[in-house]
Amino acid sequence: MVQDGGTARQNILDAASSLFAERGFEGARVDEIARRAGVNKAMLYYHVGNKQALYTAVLKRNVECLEKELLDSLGSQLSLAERFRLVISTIGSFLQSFPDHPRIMLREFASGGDRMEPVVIEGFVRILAMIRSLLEEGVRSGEFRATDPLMTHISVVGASLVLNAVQPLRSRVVAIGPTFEVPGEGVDVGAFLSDFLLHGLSTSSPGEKP
Amino acid sequence: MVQDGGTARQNILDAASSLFAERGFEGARVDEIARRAGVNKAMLYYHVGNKQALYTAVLKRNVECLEKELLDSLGSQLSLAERFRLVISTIGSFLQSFPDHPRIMLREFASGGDRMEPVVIEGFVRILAMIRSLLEEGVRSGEFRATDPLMTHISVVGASLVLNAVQPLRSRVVAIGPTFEVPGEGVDVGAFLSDFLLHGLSTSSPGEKP
DNA sequence: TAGAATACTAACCAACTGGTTAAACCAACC
DNA sequence: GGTTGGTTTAACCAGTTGGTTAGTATTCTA
Repeated sequence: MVQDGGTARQNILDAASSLFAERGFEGARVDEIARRAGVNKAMLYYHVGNKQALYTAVLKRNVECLEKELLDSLGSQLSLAERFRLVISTIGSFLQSFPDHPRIMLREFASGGDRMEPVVIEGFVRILAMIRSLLEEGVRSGEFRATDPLMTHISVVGASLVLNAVQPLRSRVVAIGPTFEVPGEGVDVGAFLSDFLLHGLSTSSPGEKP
Repeated sequence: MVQDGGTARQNILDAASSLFAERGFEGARVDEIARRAGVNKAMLYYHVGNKQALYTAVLKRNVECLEKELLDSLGSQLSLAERFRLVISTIGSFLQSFPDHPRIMLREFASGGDRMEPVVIEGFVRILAMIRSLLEEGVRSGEFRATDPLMTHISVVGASLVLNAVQPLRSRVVAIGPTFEVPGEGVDVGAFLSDFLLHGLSTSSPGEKP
């Protein structure tokens, strides 16, 4: 029997996604994924396959979604800086609608991409290439400093992922050491980050906020 | 019988650290930690305690070490920018001598700090406070833009952690999509990052490399 | 050197894990 | 009404896991 809100397969992927984010690949229990999806465990193996296939399916879905949204953003006829902001905010809103994704990716980075199958890596490589060409365009036009594009990209991704993933940890930090006030719940990570990065990349005089 | 290179406890912590980094808390098997430490499993429980205590011990050791090194760096009588660079490079060299640490921390961020006990969090809060006061000093003196200190800190940490942790993944990415050449093995992450960040923070005209 | 404290080991265990299976359900089509 | 094909289930299984135990060796100390 198909559960509320989608096909059995979708429910399974949703449940798997949140559990992989919470506990990691090893920590997530197949039984619990099935239970949370409102599905018998055997159904899960019937519809998706084993644990690894489940993991790959979750990642593939996320990457394909991000890629689609980025292609839209990059197709626009805007100035470089505007497109850059748009890309950052696209990534930002993606990470907010897929809050499991940054957490899964952080773990993946930590383990050296052990569990990432080629299908998934290929998707990431395409996304990487998009942003790389954006950075290179900026360097050619003289708007951006000539930084190592891969390092820059990784920095941006790292900052985004951690900024997004770290949200739940903040309250615990604040609880222990009230050295830091909590910024308002709805802190605009994207706006912060694109300001932060543009100031870091720009060769034009800072001080003015574009 | 104490193993080569240190006390049994140290060997156990070393083995645990590398396995927690490789596989995460759930993925790391106590038997393998013991085997890699050259120690009987019961010895591990005798010397350190259960798996959670082992994990806490590893993190505590790392944090205490970083804190000590940062205190040295911040005690120096240098200009703000120089101290900032020194702090970044201190963190950089710490992350290189404790390559397990960024990987463990990324997982910890991903899981919302589930496994981090107060002793450990307190250490991080102290470190956070140090760097926060450095940023605030910069804002007061007019050298740094007034950014949200916690967000800035998290960005810096995120970028550092991911830059360091992602090293092994790079080769796989390059193998699949040769869009990116591998930067020379010994890329100076610290130098890259402090340039990147100072340009992002500075209100003085960029272009000149301080 | 007696004996107490510490350091160490092999073997064991109950609980759990990913994965399978054989049988049942159920709509649609003949 | 029967049968076919996709879907669903409870029960099961072999291998693994964190943790323990009962007993042995080594070192310290009085």
